[in-house]
Amino acid sequence: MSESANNPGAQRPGGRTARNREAVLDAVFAELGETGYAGLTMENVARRAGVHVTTVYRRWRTVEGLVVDLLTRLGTTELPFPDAGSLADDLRDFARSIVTLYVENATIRALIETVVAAATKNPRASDALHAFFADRNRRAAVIVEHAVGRGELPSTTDGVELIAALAAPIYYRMLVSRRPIDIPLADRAANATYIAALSGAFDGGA
Amino acid sequence: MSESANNPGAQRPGGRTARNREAVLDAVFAELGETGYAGLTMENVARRAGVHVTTVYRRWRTVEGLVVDLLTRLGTTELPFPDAGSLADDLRDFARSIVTLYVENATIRALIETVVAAATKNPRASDALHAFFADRNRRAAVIVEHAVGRGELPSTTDGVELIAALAAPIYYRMLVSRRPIDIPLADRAANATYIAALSGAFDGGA
DNA sequence: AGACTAACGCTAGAATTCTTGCATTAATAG
DNA sequence: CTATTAATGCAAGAATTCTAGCGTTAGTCT
Repeated sequence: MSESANNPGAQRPGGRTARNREAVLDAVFAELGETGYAGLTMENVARRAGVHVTTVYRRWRTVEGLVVDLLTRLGTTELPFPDAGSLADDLRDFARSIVTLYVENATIRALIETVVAAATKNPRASDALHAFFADRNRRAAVIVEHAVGRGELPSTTDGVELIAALAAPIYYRMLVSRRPIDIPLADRAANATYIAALSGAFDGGA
Repeated sequence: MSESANNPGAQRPGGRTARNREAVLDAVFAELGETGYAGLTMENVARRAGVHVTTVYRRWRTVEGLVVDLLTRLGTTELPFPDAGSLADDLRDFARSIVTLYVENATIRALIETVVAAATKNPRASDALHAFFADRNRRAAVIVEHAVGRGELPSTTDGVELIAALAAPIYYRMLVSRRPIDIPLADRAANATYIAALSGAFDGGA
């Protein structure tokens, strides 16, 4: 008997399986863009993906499983961070880019909103969300590292917390206080974070 | 024929109707505390409230309708805001009180998380959430008004936006980046907001 | 007290969601 | 190329969720 035959956990990453996964996740993405979380049903996704419903149920179990997988796929994409040569400019540009992303890309916004909602009832969604933003903010902290390198900030500055403080008001308004997000909001968050950072408000100690 | 008999829209606020509403909302609250959003089903709520399922369906339609009504009831409760005589202290105390509330009261936390999740797929939940935090932050802005009165801040300071900036990092971590919230987070948010406010970062113009 | 009727309980069943078993297809190993 | 089997499609049905009809209960008005 062969090695792989003894291994029931061995999967089939190639061909049809991978193709179906892409088709299904693309369908989830499209559904989110058109109808949002409300219209995201196993049946709609399956039909749009040209795949049987049982396939979706077997591989992803729930709609939460679908959006978690989609977020994971999105997390692997690279994105550039501003590096204009001054912290104030970089923070403002970054905050604006977040607002612009969610204003112009309703699908991405729906995805984030959906995963945030799913995280309330599903630990896996919660973990995926955590991992996504931990990675994203860690990478965005390069903005802070550049500022530290230029001597604008103390080397003990906690970059991740600074980035979180920058982004927080945008997500707060988008998800909690539920008003439209706009550029003035981004600029205010950037300015406030910048001023606080200069005073050492994000010093991580040590 | 009587006046009320001609008016099919006339409701019956008293007696059984009001009693059942309280019983059902209490049941929603209890379910949220025990099992969170995941265990919040029409049937569980009805059984716990000692009411038939059809009654719950007829009056609230969905679980989102239930949590919206519960949030509305919660919104009417009064709560005190710190007034220690200095803006820095008041902001720190207020931020800490938010963290403490959600750490110690899992039920309230589950309610907020649930309504945030529901707002994604339900416009009425979105409106209710908006109204709740608009009112809450407007009332909390009394902290800023006191500081303005003492001459600590310019009179053009936007109190609601300042309060939002203070609370945002807490909600961001609780709902988006999904890490445990704690007192250091509250203190950092309060300190950063205080410093930024002194520099006029929340000046509303005019 | 008596008339009126909104709100409720109950039942049946419609609709939707999810699972299971089996035959078929297609990726992988030898 | 052939054997093996993971992954899929399909169909039947179990389970859950939601709705509708109807008699009963209990506020409300006179």
